[in-house]
Amino acid sequence: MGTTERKQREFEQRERLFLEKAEALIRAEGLMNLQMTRLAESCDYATGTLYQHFSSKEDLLVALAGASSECHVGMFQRIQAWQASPRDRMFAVAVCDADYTLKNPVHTKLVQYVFTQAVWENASEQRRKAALSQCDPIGEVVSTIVRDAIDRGELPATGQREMELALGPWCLCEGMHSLIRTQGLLESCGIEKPQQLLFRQVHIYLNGMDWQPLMDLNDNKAIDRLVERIRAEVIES
Amino acid sequence: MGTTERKQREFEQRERLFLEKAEALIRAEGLMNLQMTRLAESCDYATGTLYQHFSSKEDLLVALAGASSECHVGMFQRIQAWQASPRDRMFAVAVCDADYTLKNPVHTKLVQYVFTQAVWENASEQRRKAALSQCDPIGEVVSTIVRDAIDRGELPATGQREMELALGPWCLCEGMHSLIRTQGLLESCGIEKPQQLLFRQVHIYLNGMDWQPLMDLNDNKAIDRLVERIRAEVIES
DNA sequence: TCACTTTTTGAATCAGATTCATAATACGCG
DNA sequence: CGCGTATTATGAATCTGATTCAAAAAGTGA
Repeated sequence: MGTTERKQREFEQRERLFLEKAEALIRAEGLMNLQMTRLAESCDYATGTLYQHFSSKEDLLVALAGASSECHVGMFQRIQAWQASPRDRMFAVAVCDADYTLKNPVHTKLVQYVFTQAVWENASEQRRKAALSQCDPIGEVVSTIVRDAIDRGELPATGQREMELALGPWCLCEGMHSLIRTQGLLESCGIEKPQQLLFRQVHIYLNGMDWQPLMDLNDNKAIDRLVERIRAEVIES
Repeated sequence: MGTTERKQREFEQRERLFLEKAEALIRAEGLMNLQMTRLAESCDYATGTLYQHFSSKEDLLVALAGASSECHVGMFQRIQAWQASPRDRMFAVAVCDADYTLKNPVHTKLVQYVFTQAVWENASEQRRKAALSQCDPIGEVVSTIVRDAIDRGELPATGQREMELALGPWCLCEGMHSLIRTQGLLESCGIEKPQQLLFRQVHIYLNGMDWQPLMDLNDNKAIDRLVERIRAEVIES
């Protein structure tokens, strides 16, 4: 029946409106100042209508985090198309991720907050699944890189799955971002330029995996050059 | 004047009471169900009294996170006393951290929540500084290990500071824990036994740093044995 | 047009953090 | 002691903001 489909479409469109407006409000007034009533009002709907879409505020935030990962995902997919060795592409994942984090502080902060057990648990099962599956393409990209490397004989096949092999750099990125976000922590440890350190760490790790061609860690410029190249060829293209 | 000191002591004792009771309440009813009024009541004090200690609920949580890191810190200090090579001791840091995380889910969840920008920003400056400095001893332990390794010629001196060199394993641990906490994430990536993977990753990283003696990554049993040894000699001693 | 279903509405409810006027207590002094 | 002053504790009242739900509106089909 056509009517039902139209309704469905309108419902989805309204949901998108809510999410867009929510992001705008967060951007303008901060994550903690988002109010359900005000969000509904500023979309010219009643509070109750908002609750027909999202079972709770947490549910809305999870949906928002999922939706705004889309551009994040897009960046990873550009790595797939990039003409470079698997090792360089794997490194590019870290560079893109760091770049994205730097350029999208609002999204980053939101994701951190949403993945807090406290928030995560208060969202609907459905919403959580959706948010996770929105990240699947990233896993795809990474798995492909690892497979390529093994196929070319540049990475020893240890019998582990692709994602297991890619997990190390992922943990490094995630861990570093998590430390960076903790205001005052790295400063109090006397650590500057954490991002540069992260890039170095990824190379240390890839070397440790014996992922060819190895990077000469004494040649600091080499890493910088590679980062620049990735910025030029993948990020700003 | 003696009176002032006694008052001071009593004040501190009451603060400890609040924190202990808060932890008990969280343990019993969950982090999100902690209520300031109920906490005050269950300590036989008025709500206002509680607010003489903590400027906000967030402030209380940060204080709690800081206080409960004490046993965490204790574990690290036992590593310092452990008779083993710097490399093994560095690895022990990861093992102890993972073990602690596993055994203290309440504390782990609390720390994650507290370090959320949203919470962190709402605590008083003072409280945040205190919480950070309660972790300083951990940095001390780790720095010492790195220094020992360099002094013995087992780790190439690259001119970086100790903490910068130790940051990699730290990021790995932090990142992995953060991924583990995200319910359903690793499952949806088909990753099992993340802890075992983490230990492997730390060795990969230390090998990548060229930290002697290198670990043979094909010998899976070797890592397991070392983990067992650390559990026996450091954790359960 | 009417009876019935679905959706929207937003004021009312509810939860819980925070405040603050008042009461209680402690302190210093004659 | 007793009294005036200063400090601290109290908890009911306030305030913020999420969530609900009875009533109104809109949609649907005959």
